[in-house]
Amino acid sequence: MGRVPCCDKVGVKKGPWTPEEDIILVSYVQQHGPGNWRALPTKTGLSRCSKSCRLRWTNYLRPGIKRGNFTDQEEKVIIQLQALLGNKWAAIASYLPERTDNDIKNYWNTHLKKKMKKLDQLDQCHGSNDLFSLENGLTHLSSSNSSTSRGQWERTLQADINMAKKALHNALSHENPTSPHNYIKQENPQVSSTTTTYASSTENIARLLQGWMGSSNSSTNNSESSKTSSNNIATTDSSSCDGTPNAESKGGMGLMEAFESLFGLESFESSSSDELSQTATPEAETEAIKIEIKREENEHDVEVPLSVILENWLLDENTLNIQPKNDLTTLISFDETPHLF
DNA sequence: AACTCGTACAACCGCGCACCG
DNA sequence: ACGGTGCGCGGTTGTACGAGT
Repeated sequence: MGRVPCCDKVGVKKGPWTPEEDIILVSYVQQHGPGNWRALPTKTGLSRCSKSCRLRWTNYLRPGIKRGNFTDQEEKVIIQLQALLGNKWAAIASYLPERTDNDIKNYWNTHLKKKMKKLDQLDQCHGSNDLFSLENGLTHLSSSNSSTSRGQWERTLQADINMAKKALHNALSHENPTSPHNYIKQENPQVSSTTTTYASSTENIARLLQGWMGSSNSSTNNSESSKTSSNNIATTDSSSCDGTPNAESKGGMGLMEAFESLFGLESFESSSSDELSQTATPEAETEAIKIEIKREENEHDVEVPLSVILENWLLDENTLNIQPKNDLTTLISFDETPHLF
């Protein structure tokens, strides 16, 4: 039973968008609003897949999109959220409303992944530091005794999360002279030339959009700096202490994987109470967890949105105090996409 | 100048989910 | 309950560009 293709493969144009196509797309959205992408190609005569149109709009033409270099703050938020949520780019993007999930994903894959790798190497080289203590906390967290009661387990988990948060906070602290992140901070800006490809320059469309955006103050001068400086990456000698390039493979579970596995649902399932692990399939377990979470929320009649927790955590670096129990249950329910702004 | 290689990023693809009739 | 449709998401690919040789 094959899936129906979103559009006819025959006659559908692929590749970079032209200014003309962008104008057509923008004027259509201007008239009809975003949505009904299926009908867009036929109504506008664009030889593009509806999906492609939606992607083009959401990632590049939509008003309020910020292009160009990621700030330190943005970078930090991405790192923290990635550690917490994993590759949930859409969820991460909801905390950076001016950035698209695609943008963040690309930035992670091309810049931050390498940085984290380097940090791992540095960690291997220099031994104990904040990252080490973080991983210690995570190890502790992951080895939570499955036989403990749910309440005990949650308290332990909450304490572990706070410990991990604290360690992560220290690890990411710019003030900390021993933090490997100081290597990241050593910026070596090198303005590369503006790309000549149309697709990477939003200036044309920004100009186009200005006519109808009205209040939008999206950056229209970003095309000058739209090429992110690849030299944001640490310029320190990347060779590992023992000469082997791949320290990550030696170090066992990486920091990110550790976080992912610990905060992801799978690990929640594996270390959750007996009551929860009685269900047969992983899907059923996940469902059971969700039901359990919902039940607890109803019991307490207090719903603390994930967005609030993360907002507090991310934006107020000094808050490392213990969160209410409900935070934990909400934290695990990733289904809820936060919208802060 | 020509070629190779690495990087950055735009775009595509396949899957899953929600909604609706 | 079920199938069709539309949309969103995450992973992957394609390609332009700059640096190095």
